[in-house]
Amino acid sequence: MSVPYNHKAIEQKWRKNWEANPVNVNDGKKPKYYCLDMFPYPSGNGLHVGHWRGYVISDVWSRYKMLNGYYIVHPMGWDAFGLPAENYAIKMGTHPSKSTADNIANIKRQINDIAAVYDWDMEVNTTDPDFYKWTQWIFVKMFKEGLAYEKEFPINWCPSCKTGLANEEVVNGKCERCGTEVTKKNLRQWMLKITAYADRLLEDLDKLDWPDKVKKMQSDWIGKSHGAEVEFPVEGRDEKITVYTTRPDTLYGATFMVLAPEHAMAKSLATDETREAVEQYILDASMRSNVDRLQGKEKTGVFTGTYAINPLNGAKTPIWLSDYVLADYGTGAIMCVPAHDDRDFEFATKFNIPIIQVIAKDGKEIENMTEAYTEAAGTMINSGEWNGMESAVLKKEAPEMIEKRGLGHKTTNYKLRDWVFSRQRYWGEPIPIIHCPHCGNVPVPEEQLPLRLPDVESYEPTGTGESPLAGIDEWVNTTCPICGAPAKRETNTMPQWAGSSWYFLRYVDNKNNEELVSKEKADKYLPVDMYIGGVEHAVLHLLYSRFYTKFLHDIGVVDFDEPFTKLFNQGMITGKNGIKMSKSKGNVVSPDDLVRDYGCDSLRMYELFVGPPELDAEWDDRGIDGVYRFLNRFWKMAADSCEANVAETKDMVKLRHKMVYDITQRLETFSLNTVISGFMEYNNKFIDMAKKTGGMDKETVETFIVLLAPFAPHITEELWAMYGHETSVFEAKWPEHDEEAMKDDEVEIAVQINGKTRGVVALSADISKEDAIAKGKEIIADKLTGNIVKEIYVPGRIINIVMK
RNA sequence: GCCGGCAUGUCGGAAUUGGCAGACGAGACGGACUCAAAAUCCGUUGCUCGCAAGGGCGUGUGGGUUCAAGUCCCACUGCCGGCACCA
Repeated sequence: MSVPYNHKAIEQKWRKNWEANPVNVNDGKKPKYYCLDMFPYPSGNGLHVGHWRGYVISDVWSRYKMLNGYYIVHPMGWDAFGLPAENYAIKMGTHPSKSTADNIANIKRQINDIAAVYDWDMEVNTTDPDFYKWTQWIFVKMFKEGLAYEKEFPINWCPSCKTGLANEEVVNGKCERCGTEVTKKNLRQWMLKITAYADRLLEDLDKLDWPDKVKKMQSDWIGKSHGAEVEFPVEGRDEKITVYTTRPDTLYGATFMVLAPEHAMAKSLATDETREAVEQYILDASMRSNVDRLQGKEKTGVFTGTYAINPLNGAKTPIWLSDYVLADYGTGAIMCVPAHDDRDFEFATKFNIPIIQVIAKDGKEIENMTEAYTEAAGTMINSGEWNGMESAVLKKEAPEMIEKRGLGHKTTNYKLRDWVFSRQRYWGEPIPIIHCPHCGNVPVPEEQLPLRLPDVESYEPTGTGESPLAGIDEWVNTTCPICGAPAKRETNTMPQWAGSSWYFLRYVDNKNNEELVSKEKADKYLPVDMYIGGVEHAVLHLLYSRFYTKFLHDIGVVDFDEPFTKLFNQGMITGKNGIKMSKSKGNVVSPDDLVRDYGCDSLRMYELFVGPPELDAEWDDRGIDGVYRFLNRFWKMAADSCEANVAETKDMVKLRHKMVYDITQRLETFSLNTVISGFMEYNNKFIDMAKKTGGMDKETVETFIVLLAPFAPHITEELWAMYGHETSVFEAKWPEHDEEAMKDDEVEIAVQINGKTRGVVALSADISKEDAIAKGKEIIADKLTGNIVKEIYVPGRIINIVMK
């Protein structure tokens, strides 16, 4: 009788063993495979079973690649700057550097419970001066290339976090971090010109093996549109207003024009009669928050008293101001075609502006229009020389026609805005810029980096729009690196995304003091082959990282221009009823107790068994018993078979090859939950077979052990040793299947009448159609009572007799 | 409002991409072992009619294509996610 499975003893033993003899060895000959996790920020709450899932997925994948002969680059680090870490420190009344270090220690202990093959020699921490030296270096390079610039304008401001935010950090008008309603605040900001990369960020999506969903979110976020800028002369003045439109085909239907209240000409368009109302409207608009401004409220507006001339037909179109037009998109001014745009229709109806239909719907003009006809499908009407054309064709051709006539030009626009890059907070990388009264903005010389974050007592946000750093005179006051005159340091810090935009490059050369990453190591180990993490960063971290990588490519730091070749988004683990795990909800499941009671191997497998890895899953503790029972049964089967030492039979060999084929295929398609159910199913078959034979043969059990190793590394190492191996199971090779060996002599085939199964017949694989049908009919002879119309035989699949 | 995704037993989910729906697991029920319980092992478990043999129904709803539909097409309903006055 074999010894029962003792997870505690086995896991302790192998943990020690691996520490002494690492299994992932870089011998310089093996090809590399870079499998990366999105690094965590060291939260005070530690890890819950949801975090585990992502790390288990990446570790299983890494170990699978290892067994396929790769050296795995599989690092881990800490995204420790930024709001979450700082807010936690404020709450706990500690200094962020202290609480961050404590949290890292705790999470590192928890991560080690996963028994992943992380290479801790590669560890990075974004708050380490040796790391953020390079975060600052990248900023200086961007500044020198004209991609980092200063600008004062009304930015998104979170009153609770007391800092400015990037567009990407505003979700439904609320702060991505704390959910507070975002307001506008006029602030001097550092900006990164991500828009300069808009086209490449859009086009290169094609190169990526990423989930379609994420690619689509990025392409929607970049929001490229094609259209034309058209110039409308202002009546009675020597001025023109340029509008942007994607529907130049509807130009004859433009019955009014609207400018954003922030438009440069807004005030000057007012006449003596309208001046008061116009100025009041502009003032009111500046006071309204984002949320107010969009939340589906009724449109407001004011007539300036001035008219523009439609350049095509000379029609007088009244110029209005309204806050439904955005100042920072296109030209901040639009031509309005109420017949063919919902918003313009609503506005025109409210203010009694004429509506002219220029595209026929179903071949005719609509009587009593109640809503806009927004399709670009139909024949042009009321459109002068364009009458009779198809609107879909005209839509494409109009920009060039307008350009030829000198009325404007063809152009494209993007929804993507430049990245608001400064934060009025303490816990971030200081922006390495010195403001000199004579030389302007001067970057800190590269050899003086890192510019260290000063250690201070009081680091709480001021809320005034000034960073807490501004209060430290001895830090702020410095001299200009160029002219030596007294100068002041920039006091804003970088956003939390700064370090995470490039950290994956640093792991492979984390101790290099001379370069961000050496050319040699970058060529050898980068880019990332597989990136695993949640979908919540689709337009944040993942877009920023692509931008950074393209920039670093352009200045010659790396040769590739996309950081992550393949991306996998794991689903979230939630509590009961799909409620997100959180301390306040009290539904957080900690992995610590489960590891103690069931072992690491069981929890690893259960994390995958809960459901398809890409979907969210509700956690249910009870289910872990299932995988625990499986491991016990597997242990017993393997240990008993080891003792029994029986010779292989044809059935065993067949089962072995089928198993290799099945498991490998499911792994390759990332169907990790069905890999686990496959293990269970094959284990049941092994146990049934062993009942008759006294055990399974050595090679077949060993094959099972290797297949299971990436999932349950401890138990498989122990059994591998039990089977007499002196080296790690991870030095084994991933088994291959033999097509011939797994073929069945006979296949069970369903016999149907009119698509309904009436019997099952065992047929040899190479039987002829006639014989197959004849045999099938024998089985169901008593039911063949009508006229046979058709007989269908799909080899290996089905026999269907069609009867009348 | 627009754009995606999903819908299968009591529950989590599977289905070789058009070929025996419900694998695997959880739960439940019955049995063996035990003084007893736990653990373990064996069995049953979509609904329904039937004593049984056997039959009917069944993948959100309604229609269609096909010898054959969870899978493809059309319409609809519900849930989830993204974007949200981007002209």
